[in-house]
Amino acid sequence: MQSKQVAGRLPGPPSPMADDGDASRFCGTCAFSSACIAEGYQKPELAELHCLVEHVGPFRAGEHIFRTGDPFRAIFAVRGGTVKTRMVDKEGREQVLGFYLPGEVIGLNAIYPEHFPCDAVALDTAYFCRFSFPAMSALAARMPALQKHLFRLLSKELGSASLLAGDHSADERVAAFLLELSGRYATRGFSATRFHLSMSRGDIANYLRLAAETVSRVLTRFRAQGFIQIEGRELELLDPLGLRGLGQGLLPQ
Amino acid sequence: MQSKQVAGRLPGPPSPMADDGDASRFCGTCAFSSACIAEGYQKPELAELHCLVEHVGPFRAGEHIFRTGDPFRAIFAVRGGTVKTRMVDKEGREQVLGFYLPGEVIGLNAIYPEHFPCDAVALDTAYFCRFSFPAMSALAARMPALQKHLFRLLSKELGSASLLAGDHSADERVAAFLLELSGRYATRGFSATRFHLSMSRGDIANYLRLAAETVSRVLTRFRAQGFIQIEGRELELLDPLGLRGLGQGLLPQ
DNA sequence: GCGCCGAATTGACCCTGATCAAGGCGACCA
DNA sequence: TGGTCGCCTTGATCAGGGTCAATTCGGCGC
Repeated sequence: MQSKQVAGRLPGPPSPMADDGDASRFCGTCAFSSACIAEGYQKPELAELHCLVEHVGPFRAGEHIFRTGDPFRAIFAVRGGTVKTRMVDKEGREQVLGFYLPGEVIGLNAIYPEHFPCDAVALDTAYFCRFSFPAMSALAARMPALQKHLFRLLSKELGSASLLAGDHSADERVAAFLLELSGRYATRGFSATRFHLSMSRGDIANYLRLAAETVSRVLTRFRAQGFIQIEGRELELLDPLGLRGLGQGLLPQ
Repeated sequence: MQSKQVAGRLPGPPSPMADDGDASRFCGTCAFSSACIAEGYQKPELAELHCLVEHVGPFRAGEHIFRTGDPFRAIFAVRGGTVKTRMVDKEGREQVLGFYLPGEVIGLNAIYPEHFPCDAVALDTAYFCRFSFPAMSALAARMPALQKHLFRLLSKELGSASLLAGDHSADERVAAFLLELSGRYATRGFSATRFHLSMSRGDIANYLRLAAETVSRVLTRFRAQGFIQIEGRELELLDPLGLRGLGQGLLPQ
């Protein structure tokens, strides 16, 4: 949790942490810097981006990063740890909207209502970069690449929202969920085949709109069928292609 | 379909059409001009916005506005008529992602992948304003209000995507669907209690992840219970509050 | 060590909504 | 006028997954 990590697989520690960054290099896995660097922006622009960022955390498991109704002032990039977003209806039932890994951004759905429409809760010890949104918008007007990056971020999340839209069997849902997590870890440079599930079975079930018992049963069956190895929350994908066969139609490409 | 219509209820014709606009006033219900005017932009800026817009249509029911895989170059504001977006998986099964009414915008989910990830199909005779997206991005960098408006549009759609996320009963889904349509018609100045369903029962069912038979049964029951009056695709909400009671937890606020 | 508590697993039963099937209604057309 | 085709409705049956309940597991504090 303390040392810098570059792309590549993680041999040991299950809790990935994004590069901590420094004044000039910024966070290596930061959701924004990469886009800017790629576009050839130089120190002055990056410095401006760096000005409006604020490192916050740690948040302990169960702590809120923001709550439903809080006025929207900033978006948060996950620097380390995992977050779930959720809505709680007036009957007190929870609905998990998503899970966010290091390098991913939360709070985008608050731009329009100008208040957070959901809670964000840390699932383990979590750290963030906090970006003032008004400042970021202003900077985006002067940095086309940043504006483009924001548009892309928003559009990307639109796409993933429709992922869960289909009506699919419990097997398909769980398989697609595991593969999607795998892909997102891989994108950030972590192992695609071995990772830790930071969320409980109940959270997974809630997110997939299944009962916790069903998730448990499906995972047990997947293990029996040789698709995965799972012990508690430690997961290994033994046969990603087999899983992909199950999740067909739910995943893109 | 030929005359201009202002806010207020529709006595007769079931197919609402947004204000046609002219060179200086732009489309009255246009998804963008209102934001700009409200922010005090003057003719020159509006003229620029007007330059990058192109009126397209009519599209007949069943015709495609864009198809999955088409390169992304523009977004479309519905000027008149109704559209559904849908994905078709490799087994040929259709998944309806959403319905779009006059004043609403389609294509935002294509920004990130740079290709349209879904089809857009006209449900009745439909007209659009086509906005070149590169041109619009460039203009947004010089017009903060336009940039903000785009951010808000994207964020708003994120919110509505999570609306369907919950697992709810068939009754809740159908009730929430009718109320949501009602609210969107009301926002655009049409009647909130009487409107025409441009989409088939099958499309509604697919969107709500139910069987067409279930939708039919629920609507029949809602009529028997006095919540609605429905004949074919002509709908009247007799007891919106009663429906809201059913849709509780699914709808915001 | 013991005991507690929440998470996870496993089993038994049941309900909602899907599926299959038949029939009605309206639009369109020759 | 009759015929065809799609869409919608209604009925009968069935199964996937929810619910309830009991048990086990693992972590933590004392």
